[in-house]
Amino acid sequence: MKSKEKLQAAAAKLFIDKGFENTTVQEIASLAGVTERTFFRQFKDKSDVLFDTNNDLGQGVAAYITNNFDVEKNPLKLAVDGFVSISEFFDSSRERVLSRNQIIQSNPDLQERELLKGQVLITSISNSLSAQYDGDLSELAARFAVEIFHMAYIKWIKNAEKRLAEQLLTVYELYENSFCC
Amino acid sequence: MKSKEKLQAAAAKLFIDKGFENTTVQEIASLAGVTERTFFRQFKDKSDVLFDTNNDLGQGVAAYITNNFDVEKNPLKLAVDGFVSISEFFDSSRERVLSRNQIIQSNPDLQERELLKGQVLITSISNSLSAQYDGDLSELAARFAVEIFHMAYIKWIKNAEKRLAEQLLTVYELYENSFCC
DNA sequence: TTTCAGATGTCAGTTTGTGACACTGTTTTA
DNA sequence: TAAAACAGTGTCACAAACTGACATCTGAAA
Repeated sequence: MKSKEKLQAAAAKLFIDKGFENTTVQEIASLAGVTERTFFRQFKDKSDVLFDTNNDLGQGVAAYITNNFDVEKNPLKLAVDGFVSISEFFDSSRERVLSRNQIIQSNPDLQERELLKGQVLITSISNSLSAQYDGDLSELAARFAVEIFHMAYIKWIKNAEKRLAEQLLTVYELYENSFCC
Repeated sequence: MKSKEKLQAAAAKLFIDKGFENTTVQEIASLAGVTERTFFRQFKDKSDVLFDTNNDLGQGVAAYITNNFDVEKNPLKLAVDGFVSISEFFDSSRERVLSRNQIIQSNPDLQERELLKGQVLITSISNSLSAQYDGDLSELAARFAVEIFHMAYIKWIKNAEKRLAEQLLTVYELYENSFCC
């Protein structure tokens, strides 16, 4: 086990046990059996340990978009379907997602960082759409799609009964039926 | 001049002169003629000095929404018009907005914080809409409106020729003509 | 085995941010 | 008016987050 993974595991445990703000980098490092200094070599700062994932979401959605392009579909629907295509991941690791979410919601700094991921998401999706559509249109569709995902994600967090894909479609239909002309 | 204002002025000057990361709270405080400790009593952290505004935007847009409710209009259009109603402020202080924007773009932490303001905006707008519309619909409209504003804002930053109101309507029309059904 | 690159430790230092308490001036109230 | 409450600030001591420089280790290639 590499020290990076050990640090992530240690951080996850401590953050859940005592909260993000109440655990020091010192503690994380020593639980992982390394030095504080090596923590900061692996992660750019304390919160970074929670945000390591290299935009898997964005790549997944982007891949779906480039593989399933369909002139008939509007770009927003295409992007939302992209989210649906990766939604199974969330359902299959609900526990982990929930506890991570709980940590993030407990701290404003972490919420900010989480939002930054939204921006990265927008960029990935916008780029993949712009292979087929106008640039501005792609960006707008990407932004709206991410917002639909956000809303669906929040609903999914709060309601254990429905799958994320269902929530995504529910929100999309709300859009279609309401102010879509 | 209260110490809070002195600190803000000092910070603005130093951030522009030497960049955000290269200026210490120490420097800001002594330029303002107060102690570091006083700085932290006025602002919760170093970046807070840039984000003092108490959600004026949100209140402005919300006010427009509650005063101009119109059953005929869809909530998204209403919210976008709300942004149009306060857009003159941006045009009239373009210089200040631009230099502030430059500081923020130079530092990832500040960008994150800026995004958090977007969330606050969503909440204000969503709340004011939900006096007339369904809750989920209001939230979705608020989210989309803020994204339209973001896009228009970026265009406005890049292009000195057009007013913000024009950019807002351009983006809204892009939406209407493209994937609005 | 030797060598060499990459990961880690060590240490000293800067910066951010906080708690506790004392001091000053202003406003309220007895 | 005198006393008491209060708000803003300074001072000091300190924890915690981060960084740079350099030493040391370790594992794999030559």
